Amino acid sequence: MAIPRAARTQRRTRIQEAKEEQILEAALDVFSVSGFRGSTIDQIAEVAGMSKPNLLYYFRTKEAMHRALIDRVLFTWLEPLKAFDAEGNPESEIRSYIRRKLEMARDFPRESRLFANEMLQGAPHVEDELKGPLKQLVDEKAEVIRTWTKAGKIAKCDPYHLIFSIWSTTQHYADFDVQVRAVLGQEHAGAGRFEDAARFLEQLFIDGLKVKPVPDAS
Amino acid sequence: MAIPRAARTQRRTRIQEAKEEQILEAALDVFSVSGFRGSTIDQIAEVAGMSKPNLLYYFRTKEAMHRALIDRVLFTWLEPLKAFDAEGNPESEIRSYIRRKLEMARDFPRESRLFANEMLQGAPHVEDELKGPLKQLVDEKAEVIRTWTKAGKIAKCDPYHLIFSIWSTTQHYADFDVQVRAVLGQEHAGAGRFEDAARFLEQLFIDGLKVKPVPDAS
DNA sequence: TGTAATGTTTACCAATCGGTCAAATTATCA
DNA sequence: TGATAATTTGACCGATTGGTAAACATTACA
Repeated sequence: MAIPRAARTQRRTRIQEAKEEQILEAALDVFSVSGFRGSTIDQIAEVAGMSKPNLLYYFRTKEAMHRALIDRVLFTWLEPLKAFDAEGNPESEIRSYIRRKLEMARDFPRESRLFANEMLQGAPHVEDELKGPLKQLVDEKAEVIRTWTKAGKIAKCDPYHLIFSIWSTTQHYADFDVQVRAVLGQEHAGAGRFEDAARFLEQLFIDGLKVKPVPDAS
Repeated sequence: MAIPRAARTQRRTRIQEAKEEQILEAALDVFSVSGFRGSTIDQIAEVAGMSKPNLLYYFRTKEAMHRALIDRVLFTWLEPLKAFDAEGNPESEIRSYIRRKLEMARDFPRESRLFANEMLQGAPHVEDELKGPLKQLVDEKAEVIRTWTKAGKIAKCDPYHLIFSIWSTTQHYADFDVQVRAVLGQEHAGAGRFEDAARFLEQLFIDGLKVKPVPDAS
């Protein structure tokens, strides 16, 4: 008799790992486009090339699939921000953060859309992670930025809104990809649009955060 | 006998107008959170306080509701960009554009989310509008910005990505509201967050677009 | 007032939804 | 090999989906 997945022993066989991978890959395809409510197990099953009951053998509910997917993606998604180094040069730190986030928007657009969908729906499945680990990480990095401003290395600014603006501008190229392509038109919507975006955003954030000459310095 | 809505004469009674308004208001509530696929007519009917067949008397299908909603919202949504004036002062034009977009994110977050949902799903219902009227409007305003850069009024930059970045940063406060609130925490997530955002974004874009001193001017 | 058009609702439909079950198939290994 | 456990599937369930039909209620107006 088949053992329900949740009660299984901790050790997972290769085939289990492969199948779960296969399912989550398909689930990412579907959830990232239609959101949780708009996605169906049948859709995921078809993309995964498996029967619906077979999916439900590995993940007992649709929510379990979504949850597993979010958990896995959340970790890697926050990696770039963790790399933010207090000891580094602010300018190059910000520059490389923008670069990395843009690369992720280019290489992992589905992951970006998965989160965007979740946020739009009010984050019913990840609100705890937002208020917990995410807030903690951002608080920490905001403090780093604040030391930079206090040391006069970058212009005085709200560190939280700085982070928000980097998030939004970079993820925009994943989440609003259709719009970006449509507006740029066929001639400029090629692969080069990420390079163009990188150039613009680096200029914007680097120059926008340069310390301004004080009217009266003495 | 009831006449199907599509075949009705052009003149709409007050009650028709009121009911359609009431339905679209409810539809905005639902579609903006769950997207097209994730929303149900029953949900909209409940929010609107009407029976499902009654909704379908005014809009024959779920798609008709969505389409009517998009059409109505799209117009007002693009208003701020239209106000972009070539004759005006670039700095104040950009500043007030950011202000207006932020006000819209604050006052009409559902409209913002409705579009965001549509974009995430690949804009299956509005792709024509994107490639047509939207692209045309952005092209026009990009040309305005280009004249500013050529006149040396603002730093040289890609006008399209400038517009994208203003869109993304401002709409972020509507679309990712949950995340913003969670990260800011209870103490800073009050109504003041829009003022903080405005201050930061104005600084970022104004300073980031200031003409830089050329190393060798002569 | 009467009557025809407009508006609303109850009951219902076929299709699809998330999920279960038991039988069938395949892998594991003594 | 055989037997046991793991995996896969077709058939199916009740609930929900988008949408319809027709009876009923209300309004507009001559």
